[in-house]
Amino acid sequence: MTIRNDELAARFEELADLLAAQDVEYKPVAYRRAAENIREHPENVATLAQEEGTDAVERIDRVGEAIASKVLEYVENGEIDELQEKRAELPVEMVALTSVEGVGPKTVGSLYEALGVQTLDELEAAAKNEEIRTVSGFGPKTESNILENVDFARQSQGRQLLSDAVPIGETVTDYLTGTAPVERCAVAGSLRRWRPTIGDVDALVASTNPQTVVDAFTDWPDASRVIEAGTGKASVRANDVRVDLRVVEPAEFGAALQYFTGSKDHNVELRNRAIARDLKVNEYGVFDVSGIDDPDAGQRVGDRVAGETESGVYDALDLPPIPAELREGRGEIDAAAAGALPELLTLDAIRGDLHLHTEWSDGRNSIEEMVEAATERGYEYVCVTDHAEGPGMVGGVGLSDQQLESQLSELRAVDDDAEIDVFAGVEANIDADGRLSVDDALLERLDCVVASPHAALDGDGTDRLVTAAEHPAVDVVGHPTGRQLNRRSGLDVDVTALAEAAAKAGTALEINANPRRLDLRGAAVQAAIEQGATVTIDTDAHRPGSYDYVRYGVHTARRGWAEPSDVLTTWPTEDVRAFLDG
DNA sequence: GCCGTTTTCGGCCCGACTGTTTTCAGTCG
Repeated sequence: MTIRNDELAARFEELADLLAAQDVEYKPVAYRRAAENIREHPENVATLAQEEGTDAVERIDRVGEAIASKVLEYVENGEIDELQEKRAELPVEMVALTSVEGVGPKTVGSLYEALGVQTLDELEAAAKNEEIRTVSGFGPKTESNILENVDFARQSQGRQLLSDAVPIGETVTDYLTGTAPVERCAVAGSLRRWRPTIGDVDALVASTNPQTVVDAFTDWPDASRVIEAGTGKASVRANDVRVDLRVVEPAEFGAALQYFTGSKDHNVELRNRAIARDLKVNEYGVFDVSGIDDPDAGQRVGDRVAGETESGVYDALDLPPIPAELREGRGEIDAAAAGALPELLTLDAIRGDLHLHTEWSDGRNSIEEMVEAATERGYEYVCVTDHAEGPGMVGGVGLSDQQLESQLSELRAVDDDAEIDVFAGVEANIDADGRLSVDDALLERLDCVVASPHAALDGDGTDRLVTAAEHPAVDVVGHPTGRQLNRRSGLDVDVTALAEAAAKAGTALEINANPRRLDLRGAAVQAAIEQGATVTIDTDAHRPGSYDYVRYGVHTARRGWAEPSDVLTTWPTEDVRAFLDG
């Protein structure tokens, strides 16, 4: 059983919090940064440690000797000594407690010292019994806030899906634009970067009358509770999502948009680049601080050289504008400086869809209806890929070889009448050993075979996916990890190895655009493209409306630095046909 | 604990809001 990167990252984050609770300086942030990079690393870090040793682990940014050896320790012993010691010193449910709004590691430390609070239930009880207010540094207000937020922490497990947050972002920006004195309004944060899951929605407004905007925001009918409200900043809860508003001067909008879009790693790198140039970047602008004795004396020290537009901020640092999806601290600033940013694909480049379902399996509509809807969207082709029977299919879903034969005949007939090209395909199931449950001779007669894992979705899946990718009849590996966001983490996959095999075999790796999946994710797409693999953006639509998911796939591809030529579904139909035949 | 446009030691991004401790710490982004 492989140890997932998530799991390793969680251990180091816990250690970071335990150290922070004990007032240790700098180490907590070092552990958190390392944890973040371990989580995002495209290969399995535990396997890396086991097979190539700590040197290989140290090549991960922000991971040094000490953390690399702790990785190995965890892989070998299942525990980290230092973490065990810290847990013994501060035996609390750190993750659960710090998930309460307003409660951080220091608060956890103080409440444990004073009241012995270890769990969420004990925290709630201490608040109810008015014990928290007796602790130095805490008062009745803090106590009632904790009480109010404990419930929310229990309910809101994890983050919101991108597709849930996008409409909230659109609604709040429309509302503010329509009701308040707003000059410019945009969403920022992870939503603007199109991360698969969203912690909160960030709205940014340019206005000369911030108080009115804040008032309008706290009066927003969708807001169920006001978390905080100041003169230029406020937070509310809407549809169980935290929505943050920031109001800035119009002249500072670009700097603020850059700043609040993040990511944190990207911004830290950008600021360091600024310091090297005697500049200072903050949410108010870019300032020339050469010859200034104390650049930290205030927010707007020095001569402002940029701030009204976001591109101006980058320009002041000798950089071209960097698309928001790339701002994850994965080398985009170096690439920008070298003039080597990718020419990212856009939604209008998509010409078709190679993965969709009809009522033949678990879709809602007929073949004709799905083809008609694709035609209306302006697609040049679609490929119908209903489920084959096999491992992972339940409740009678999935076609036998005989049924696939019948569907093939019908698909040929529909193709003859349709305005667009209709490819005949199947979504076959990859079993635990990498085999498919459909007859090889039948697979060869289909235009496109999508092979996807639907069962045994834990542990390392690299070998079985490589086997499937190398199958001569397979054209696409569908939703390779099988993850479902906020539900299951799916297979552990060495994407580099899979992509290498896929590139050699002429098999495409799917970006499944269903917002519950977004599989492959951006970092994996980037790794796949580096190996020369072709990716394909498919919606896995089960009804016509789901074709709209394609935009989530496009933004995921952009997060993976994909150019149009990397993405099969942007190619002309003849080239797609040649790829599928090859 | 990590790292290098201050380069193997001495620093580590920056600011708003809240509550409480009357000058600031903690949290969050």
